[in-house]
Amino acid sequence: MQALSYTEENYIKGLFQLTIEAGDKTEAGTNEIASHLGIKPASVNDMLKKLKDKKLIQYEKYGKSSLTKEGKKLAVDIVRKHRLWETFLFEKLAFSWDEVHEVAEQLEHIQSKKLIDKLDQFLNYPSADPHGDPIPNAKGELVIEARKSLVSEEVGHTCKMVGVKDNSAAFLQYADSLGLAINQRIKIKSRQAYDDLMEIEVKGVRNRISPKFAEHIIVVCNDCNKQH
Amino acid sequence: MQALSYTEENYIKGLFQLTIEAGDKTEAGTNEIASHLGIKPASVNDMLKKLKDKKLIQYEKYGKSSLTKEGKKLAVDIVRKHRLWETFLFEKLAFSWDEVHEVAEQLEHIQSKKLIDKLDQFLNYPSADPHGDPIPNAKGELVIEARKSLVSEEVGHTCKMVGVKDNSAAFLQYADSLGLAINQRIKIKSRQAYDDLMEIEVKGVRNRISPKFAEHIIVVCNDCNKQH
DNA sequence: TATAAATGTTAGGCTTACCTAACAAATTTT
DNA sequence: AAAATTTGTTAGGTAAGCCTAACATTTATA
Repeated sequence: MQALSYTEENYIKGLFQLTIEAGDKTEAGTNEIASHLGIKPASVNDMLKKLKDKKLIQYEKYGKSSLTKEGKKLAVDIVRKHRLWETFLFEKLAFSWDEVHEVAEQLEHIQSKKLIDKLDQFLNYPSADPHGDPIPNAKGELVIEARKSLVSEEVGHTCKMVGVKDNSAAFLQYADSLGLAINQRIKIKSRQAYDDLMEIEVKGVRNRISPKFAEHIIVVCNDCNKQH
Repeated sequence: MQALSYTEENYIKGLFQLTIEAGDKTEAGTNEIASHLGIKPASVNDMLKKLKDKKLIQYEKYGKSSLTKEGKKLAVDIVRKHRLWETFLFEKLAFSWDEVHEVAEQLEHIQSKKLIDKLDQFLNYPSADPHGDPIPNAKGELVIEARKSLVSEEVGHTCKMVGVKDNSAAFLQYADSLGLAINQRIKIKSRQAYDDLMEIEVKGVRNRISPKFAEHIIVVCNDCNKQH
């Protein structure tokens, strides 16, 4: 299996994002892919045929497209590279949370298995990138994100908010004032044994929250599934 | 000044290597550039016209080519990136001396000033890459390499061998047995105050040498000119 | 179900960066 | 200085990836 071009990699990654990663569907239309990548549908059409010939996607004329097993493997590998680089930029080079993506878009295309494996080791096999998105391991496995309440999260772990259990305005406004939102990354800094207050860090800002409040925040945590 | 394409960068870098860096001439011919880059002369010709239009090189029909001030600036910047990445791979990711080049060839094209400046900082502003070649600073200045005898080198510094003062077979065989050769990188590990014996590291192997021997090894040292 | 709207495809063009083959100029060699 | 060799250029072609404009198909709506 010969290496993909920079462009082919972007198509494969885009299709992955629109299907498997979005979670809600398994295939994507030509126009949808086009607008996702910022390319005209006619150009996408050409590429879909090419990727079909390479057996990386399933595609029939006037139909929707989905990744084959092979295509998915390649896509996961690109996502792995992207997220490892984001983690490197954030943790080692002190890039801010919102600056990492753009540079990682370029770095994800560097071809060197050894580089990525060494980088993974250097970063101590991280389970999530700075946005809280999970990093596939070297075998291409994406650890399943188990939902749990923030209140049961361990000190030191970083989790990602995926929902709430309380929809009252009071609760939501409180959450908002702490910087909490869907997909927001939360780091548990400490837990006071006396009254169970948790100290959390959100976008670099620390706050202490009650177990009653934490109980109603639903999170997923990759640190909990860490392999290393 | 808009960014160059991956290919344009390689031409500019190649011309830099053939002229300024080789040191012995200021311009290069079309065929010479072609064989250096592994591209046919006809293709090189096309690109030379293009780079001339962009005012990055000086070129006249049937003449030789050289970098303009602008072109040189860009070339130095690419060399800087290449060598910083090599240093990163070698020092942080434990790549071996001979593996770094290939990967750095890809990494040198990543476009992000911030990335390079942060990387430079992360590596503590190194003055030379793992091959002992000097790394231009953020201003694009290449520190001049002053020749001196190995015996006068400071502990902790890394220098590069550029010549000898003794051409006897006995001396040369001794040098060879220590792994010393032209362009070989030498790190000074310690100096014994009692008898002035120096401990040096060459290709990971340590040896102690006499001042009499060290006196006859000529080196250049970038650490001696370090700005930071 | 007929029509309108949305979606997808084809044909033909463009640019970049490469190629080969033929030709032109400059440099060496005799 | 003429011939041979090396070096450099031009013309025309190819592949990847993009585009627009026109056309075909599918889906939604009246």
